Amino acid sequence: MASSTISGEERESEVGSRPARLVDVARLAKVSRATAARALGGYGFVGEETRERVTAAARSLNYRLNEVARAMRAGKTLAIGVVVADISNSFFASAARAIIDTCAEQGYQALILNTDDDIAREIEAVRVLAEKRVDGLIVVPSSLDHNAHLRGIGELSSRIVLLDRRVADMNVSTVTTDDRKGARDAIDLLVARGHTRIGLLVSTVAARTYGATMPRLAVSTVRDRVAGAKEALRQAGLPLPGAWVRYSRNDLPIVTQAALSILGSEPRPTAILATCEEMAIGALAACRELGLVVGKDIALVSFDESPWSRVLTPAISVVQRPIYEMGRAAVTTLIQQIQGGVAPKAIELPTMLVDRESVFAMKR
Amino acid sequence: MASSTISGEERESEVGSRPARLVDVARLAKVSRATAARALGGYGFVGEETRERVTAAARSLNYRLNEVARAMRAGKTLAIGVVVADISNSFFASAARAIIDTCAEQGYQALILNTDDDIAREIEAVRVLAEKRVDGLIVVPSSLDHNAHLRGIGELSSRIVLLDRRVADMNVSTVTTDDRKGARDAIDLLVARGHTRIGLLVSTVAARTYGATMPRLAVSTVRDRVAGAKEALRQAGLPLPGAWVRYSRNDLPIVTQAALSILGSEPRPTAILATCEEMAIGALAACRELGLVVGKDIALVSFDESPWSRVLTPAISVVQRPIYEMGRAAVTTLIQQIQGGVAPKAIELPTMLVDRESVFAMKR
DNA sequence: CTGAAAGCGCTAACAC
DNA sequence: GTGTTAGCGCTTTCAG
Repeated sequence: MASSTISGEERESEVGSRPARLVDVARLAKVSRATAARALGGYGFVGEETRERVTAAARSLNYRLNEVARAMRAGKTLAIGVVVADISNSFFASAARAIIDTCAEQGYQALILNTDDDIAREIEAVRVLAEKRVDGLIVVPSSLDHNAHLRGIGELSSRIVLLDRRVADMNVSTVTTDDRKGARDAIDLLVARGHTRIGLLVSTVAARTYGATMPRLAVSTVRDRVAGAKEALRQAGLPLPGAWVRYSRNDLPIVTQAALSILGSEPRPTAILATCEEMAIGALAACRELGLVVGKDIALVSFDESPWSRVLTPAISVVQRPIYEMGRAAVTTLIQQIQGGVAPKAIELPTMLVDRESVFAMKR
Repeated sequence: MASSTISGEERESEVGSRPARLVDVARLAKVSRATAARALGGYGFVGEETRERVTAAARSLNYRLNEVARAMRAGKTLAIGVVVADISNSFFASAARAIIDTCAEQGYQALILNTDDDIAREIEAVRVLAEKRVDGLIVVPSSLDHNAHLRGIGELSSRIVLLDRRVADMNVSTVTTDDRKGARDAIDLLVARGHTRIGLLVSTVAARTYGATMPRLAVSTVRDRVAGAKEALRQAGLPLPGAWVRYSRNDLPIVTQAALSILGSEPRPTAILATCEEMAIGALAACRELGLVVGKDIALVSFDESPWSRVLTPAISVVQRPIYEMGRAAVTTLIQQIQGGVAPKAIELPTMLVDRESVFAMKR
């Protein structure tokens, strides 16, 4: 046998046998489990020479700490649960990126589940994560009111951070953005460019298809954006007829129909505020279909930046949100709460309007 | 009341606020832990009436199974580790969506880590997941050759599925797409439309910036796509000068530079094949900068569909890949391997060319 | 059908 | 400094 260059210690490790446990390391190093644990864990007092012997033994056995046993013993899993609508949606994907990385930095793990904004799946997800004994929860709640499942989970109920959306009547940490101001800024820009007929294309999962009135179960983010937009329109003395507002499910064909319905009204708006990337895409699709040129016939502002927004012709004006920071803040807040037992707090991050070519100036 | 003859381990249970354990349920139902476990777990033989008593007790105590203890005892965590480059990238986000959902359906959980295609982070991720004692691993390997970390993890080494990329000299399951054919199809389409000067914008994390030659560490997917493209060009009798090929890091400013460098060559290609969404965006950015109109001055085909591709003007032709199916296949294959101990297998899914407006016909 | 008891692998008192 | 030991909460033989 031409033994490999990887030294003989690989053979001694775990070929065929089960993975080495702490007791195996202890035996090989001729110390007790406690001493081995101390040496490896880097706590307590261990003689220098002993520590080296243990470390060597661990390496030679290819020893790996069993995190399950550690979690069981310690009563902490160093894992947090993340409950989002849909990880393939770019907002949640970016937030997840931040959450996963921040967790990893802090020695935590993220367990992610999707709900598609279905409250039943959300309840189930929370149940599963509670059984997994996660140390905390980051939740994007699908409902403003239906939050009993966030309360009845004992200790965990005080280790929750809500992301992007708030819920009613619950003392819980939240990380959101100033969506009201974001919407106001967007409208203000359109108004400043001379637009007087401005439509709203609003994403809401509470909607089955699309419609002209806000679903009763709309989440806080939607409410805030609509409120901000209406506020700005009112201040500008501009009307907002029902025909120019559509609340749509987050589904391209449906969004496109919703946008077509706005653009088919008489008189037609000259500008549209889309409350998320998918709404913007739907608006684009509708414009294509009607032969309307964005940036010339129709002005468009969208919430949330996408790599595509910048390179389209015309480039799309957007209300940027600090998504990565939101995810990061959610994790750090949560970990503070887990470790320090601090009180829940509400974090609201600013939005930023980026003006590009899709908002043209109306001739007066 | 709940006190009983149950051995001397009758400590001050202080059933105040701590979560109920199995023993609490057992006591309340006046049965042993074993019986309670059988009743709740739905296995073994339990009297009908006993079962009801246990279920009632569990509900009344708001009992939740402790998955950590179960995992420890069973030697299975029902968790799988997922190691991807970047969950915020739309390909990985979609794959993750499929993975998470399929896992959930099967009673598994996904632990996701990002590597940014950094081999050191990949090694660390695998280590952490091995310590967490995941039952299996789905990995998007960042390197073709460097895979020792996938071997030295005992039992886990035989419970790995590689996603989207293969590695050298390792008998491991893979789920990939027929990228070679995808690239061939794309080139064939361009050739059929009369394009004779076709450039390649190739994404590869092995590249620090961008360059004209393939980095030695390029992953299998990149190699396949380039090979397919070259094959098709050769068959068509078309040249591929170095000036028309750029291997670029997956980073918009750099991709843009790479695309500019292709488009700045003399003679300039009339068509570009972009090997992923980010490359397509970079190509678009470069065209914008040069005042070149896609679909008129420059034809573009990209790998991977995006919701934006369809609504751009012009709509972008793409090589679609069944991303959701890839993720799903990875999980089902992995779980088969975990549960059945079946041999590794290679799954290759087909790509599909979708012809849209970005590929115009050259006048001859 | 049900109960008693032996651990899974680790850590943290507490002893020496 | 180092060793002994008692569990964390659960499942699962093996008896009865």
